[in-house]
Amino acid sequence: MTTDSLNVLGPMIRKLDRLGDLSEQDCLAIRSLPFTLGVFPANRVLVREGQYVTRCCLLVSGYAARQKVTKEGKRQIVSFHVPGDILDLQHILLPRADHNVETITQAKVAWIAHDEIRRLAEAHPRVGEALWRDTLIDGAVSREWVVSVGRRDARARIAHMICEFAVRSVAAGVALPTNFELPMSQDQIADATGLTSVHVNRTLQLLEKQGVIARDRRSYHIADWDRMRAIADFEPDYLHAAVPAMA
Amino acid sequence: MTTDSLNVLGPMIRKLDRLGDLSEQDCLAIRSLPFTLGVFPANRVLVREGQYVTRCCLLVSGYAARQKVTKEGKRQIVSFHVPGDILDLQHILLPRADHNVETITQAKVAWIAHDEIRRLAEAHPRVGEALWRDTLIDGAVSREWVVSVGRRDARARIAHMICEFAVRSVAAGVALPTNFELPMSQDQIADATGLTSVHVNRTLQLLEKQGVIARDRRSYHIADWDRMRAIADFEPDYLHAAVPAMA
DNA sequence: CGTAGGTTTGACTGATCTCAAGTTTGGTGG
DNA sequence: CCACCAAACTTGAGATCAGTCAAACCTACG
Repeated sequence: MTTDSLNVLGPMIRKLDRLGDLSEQDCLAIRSLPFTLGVFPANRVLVREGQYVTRCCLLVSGYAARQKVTKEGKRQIVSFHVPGDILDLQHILLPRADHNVETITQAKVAWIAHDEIRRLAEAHPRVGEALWRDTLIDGAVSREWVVSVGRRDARARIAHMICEFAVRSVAAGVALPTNFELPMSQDQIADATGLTSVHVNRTLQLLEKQGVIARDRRSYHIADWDRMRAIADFEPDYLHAAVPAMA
Repeated sequence: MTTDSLNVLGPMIRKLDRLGDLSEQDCLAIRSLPFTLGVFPANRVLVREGQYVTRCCLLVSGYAARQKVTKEGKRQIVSFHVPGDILDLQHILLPRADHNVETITQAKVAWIAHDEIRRLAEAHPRVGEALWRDTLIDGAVSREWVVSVGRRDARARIAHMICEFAVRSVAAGVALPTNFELPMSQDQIADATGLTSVHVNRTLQLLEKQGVIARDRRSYHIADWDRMRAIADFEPDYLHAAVPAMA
């Protein structure tokens, strides 16, 4: 028995099982992965751009984001993450980090050596397939972000980001379909959507005034999911999240 | 001997060898892949969003792009492709297309069944690894596009797109570092960068007036690569293209 | 209760868009 | 070889969405 007593790897197993329909043996194999646990405060860099990494970073609890910074010092967040996400699976084959990985809230993180994951993937092909599928979905999410930032106006962009985060939070088992935390600051929403925090603030107020969302601090309630989806031009298929209530 | 007499798979082998350092056997195995050849005119849809596909689409010659269309009918190009690129490797594990694949110019395409590629990857792990690495680079490119569209101004965005396309063209062996074709229309550049074609036109003229590029129709010459890179905030590492002259 | 980070508001600016009219280019048929 | 046409490119003028700057207001936390 490893330190898995607190079910550290549970969120990842839940996710991979959804992506790959794993066997009992597959799940046991995952559960016996060796890892190192860490707890980090909010806004802590876990992996820095340029670093050569030899282990993956599994988000056990809390929230995280990946981001790049332009030469002019502008920040762009390229993805948000919920518990169960492996934050940098791509580093197994591309070991030089091309972006930063940072916590958004306090977060519990399990470090897993690349070699261990490779071994697991070879011994358990369905797990390997689920892991690869996960990286491909990551790519699909990036493409959808390109579309949002490139061709949607501020209201649709922010609505889309909220819809995506809501579905992923529900899939990860940390939220209900209409009630969830958006753990990031408005500054971070701005950096994810390519806007300024001032405009994010005004647009969130607009969505509120139009009656599609309600907020209290960083707790969000979606008052009208169908209208929200229409505003966001949100089609959740690309997430492969299996949340029928939100499809 | 297959119909490979015209060396149809050559561009892909060149690319995978660069990504995976393949053995003689690996290359031979790729070369014996069965495929179906097709030639398509410019602006032809090869794969349509929503389709369930069972084969991959290898670009042998010519240029292609992948794109999504918003509910409001706005188009966003999410990637451009050069000879040797497999246009939809992700469909092996996510068989429902979440975007369109279209030709930009007349293009020669080899269709390869997913099952054949799976078999190849299992029998030749280094080939499999190179293929996966390719999908991960595709993800890295998407992230870089998010940064461009989200946080760079029109001039940097267009310059970045040109730099990326130049490096990839050189790596594919269809261009020299400072002289290459940009086969897409200004409309398509606009749809890739999240701008309008009017603004793309003005910005290309600006880059010309500033002496960093020269154009004749769709032939481009980069007059000052260092300045171009600086304007674009372009760091080619993420492409893993191994073009030292442009690094 | 003081402080820092986050949120909200107001007034003004500006990069990019929109619309609309030319101009050039490349292909096609007579 | 030329006339014609459609698509692509270019230019101009005015409109707008989102940005900038700056101040005020919360609110969590020490």
